[in-house]
Amino acid sequence: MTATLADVARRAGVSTATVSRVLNGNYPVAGATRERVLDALAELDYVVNGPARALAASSTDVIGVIVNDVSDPFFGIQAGGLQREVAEEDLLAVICNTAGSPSEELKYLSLLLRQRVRGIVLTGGAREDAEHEAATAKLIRQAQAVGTRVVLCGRPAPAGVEAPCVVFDNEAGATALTRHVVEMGHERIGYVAGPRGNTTTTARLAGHRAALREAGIRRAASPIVHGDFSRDSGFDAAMRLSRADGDVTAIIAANDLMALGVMAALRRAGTEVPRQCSVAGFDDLPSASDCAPALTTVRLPLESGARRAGRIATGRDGAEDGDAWLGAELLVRDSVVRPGGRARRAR
Amino acid sequence: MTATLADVARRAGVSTATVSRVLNGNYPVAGATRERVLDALAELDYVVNGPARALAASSTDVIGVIVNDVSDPFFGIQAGGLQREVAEEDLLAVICNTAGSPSEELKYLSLLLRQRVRGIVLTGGAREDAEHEAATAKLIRQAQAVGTRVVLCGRPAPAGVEAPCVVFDNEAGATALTRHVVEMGHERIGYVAGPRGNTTTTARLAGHRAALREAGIRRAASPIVHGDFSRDSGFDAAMRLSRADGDVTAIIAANDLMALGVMAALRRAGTEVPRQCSVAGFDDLPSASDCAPALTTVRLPLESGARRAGRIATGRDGAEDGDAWLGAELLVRDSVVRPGGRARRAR
DNA sequence: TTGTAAGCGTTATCAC
DNA sequence: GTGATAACGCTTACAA
Repeated sequence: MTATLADVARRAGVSTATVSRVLNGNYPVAGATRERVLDALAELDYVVNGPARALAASSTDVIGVIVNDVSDPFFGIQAGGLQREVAEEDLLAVICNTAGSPSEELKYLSLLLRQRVRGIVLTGGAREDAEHEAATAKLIRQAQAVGTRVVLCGRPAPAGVEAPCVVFDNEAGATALTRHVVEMGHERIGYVAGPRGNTTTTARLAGHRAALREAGIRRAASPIVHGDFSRDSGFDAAMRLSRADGDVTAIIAANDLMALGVMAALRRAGTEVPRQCSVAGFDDLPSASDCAPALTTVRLPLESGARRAGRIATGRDGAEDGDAWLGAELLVRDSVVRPGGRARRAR
Repeated sequence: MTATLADVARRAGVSTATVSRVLNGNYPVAGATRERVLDALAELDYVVNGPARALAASSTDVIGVIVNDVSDPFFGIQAGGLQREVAEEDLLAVICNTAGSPSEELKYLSLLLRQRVRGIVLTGGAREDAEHEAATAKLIRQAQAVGTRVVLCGRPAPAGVEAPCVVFDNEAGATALTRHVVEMGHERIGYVAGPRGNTTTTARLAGHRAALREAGIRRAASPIVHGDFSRDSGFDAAMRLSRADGDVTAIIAANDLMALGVMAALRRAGTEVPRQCSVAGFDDLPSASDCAPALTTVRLPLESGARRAGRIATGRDGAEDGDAWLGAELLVRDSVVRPGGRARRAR
């Protein structure tokens, strides 16, 4: 077994209180005793017992992060940024994959709650469902009651909870993107939306529709199909879209992963991108610049947003200033050109 | 504050021991009392105090995972698989990014050690440095001494440590890949290796060299430069390679990320891939199939390997059967063609 | 089947 | 400055 505080105290000829003091440096200790304790600590290879400390001090060194799936870069980037941020305070990050399942989300929320983590960051869009929202709200309030800081990153706070939010401007980003496609001269534009009943899906779709409306594009000329934000669902969606009435000259996907799937499907079908069909995405994941043609998309400050959320969760940043809005930036690359046109530039 | 076991016990008119029993279901409890306890539990919204339980039972519900960087898909995929695996036992996964820094690795090792996590999985190549190896070994042994299961995934165990390893056959994979490039007729082949002093770099490089040797290719015709496994370092490496003596007709990168960087650099330089220069990668990340031309690479079973490691770390799988070797599979796609040749097939 | 009580290894409040 | 010592909330012999 490992040495305990008592072992160290005995060896150094002091009380456990003193050892605790030199360990935490929160109370004055005489230089000489301090040295002796330090020596004993080293000789015994003492390692603090985290759970014991957590119990006594009623606070842990852990932050919980709830994501859909870390292996999806959209979440991986956020998880990475958050981990790096909290690491600066020597805190640990536990990452939970919900696979988008509301019940998993609740399960992890309570698992984190039981661990008495210092803070919890919920990322990604939330399920738009009153019952689930209420259940989430209850757990969040319970967490807050035991002193856990809860932060929402990329989703609104459920009704009835007061919690800081880091919000990405999905709607404005989507409007800017669709507006760009329209300005390039497209009038028949397919849209691959995210899964139904998801706040992110809703926001991006709303932005898209706003741009269509302002351009006076008829609904019939702008078919919408739903995917689930995965690459494969984008592939399938593109197939459905091309079977739909009236060929579109551009397809906008609600995220880059689906856009990649769309491009693969078009390629497979022998449709040349962007000459015969333009494609656009959303998020600006690293692969968006490595695919060919490079993807026109919308950049979201995922890493810095997550870091911000992390700082709030650790208490480093105050949450009093209300929600943090982070802008989205249109990134014009090579995958969107004028209908029947050529690539914007050679690469 | 939250309700404690004592609160529940009082409410149900039983002792804390009984409540603990129904909670853990490890001792018989009469149906009637059981019901009363369950009711009390629900009425008070009781939530177990993880740290207290961990202290008393001296075991936590957490598994630690050490990676270079979760936002790198190579690690993100492993982290995701591992998290999903341990979730099946209702365990939490704490993810630590070391950014490849040995000192961070040691720091996290002891942070996890202090948390008394159930298991620790170390992923990715290890630093080949005697001093660091010894320090790691010491911490691992210390962890094992407190009952923490340590598993290595994608790296050998440090000298003097007895620990289960999940190993990817990097060397054989690299040999197969270079052999393929050679068989396509290339004789001047550039290689972008990983960072020096890393076990993965060494293994892949060894495999590459073995294939060159068996083909009788001179060292002068096969320049080697080092990157750090990041996309940008691949970009830089390609620039250095093209400035090197004697133009190569193919560039093999030690991982897909660097291969993507190489392709971007070649594109930028106006070199057409694969017609003027073939490119190959390693890992088979999702983006390898979405870039154009699709990348010829080597597939590593990252997800299943990580799950396997997770199962060993949780004690679900025994570790007695020695190291688990996972094969690497050559994936021939479109980025490698005969020198001066055309794409293997249209996509 | 249930209760009592002794830990588990810290932290923190008092005294001294 | 330093030492006792009482929490912290749970598990688990040991009794009953």
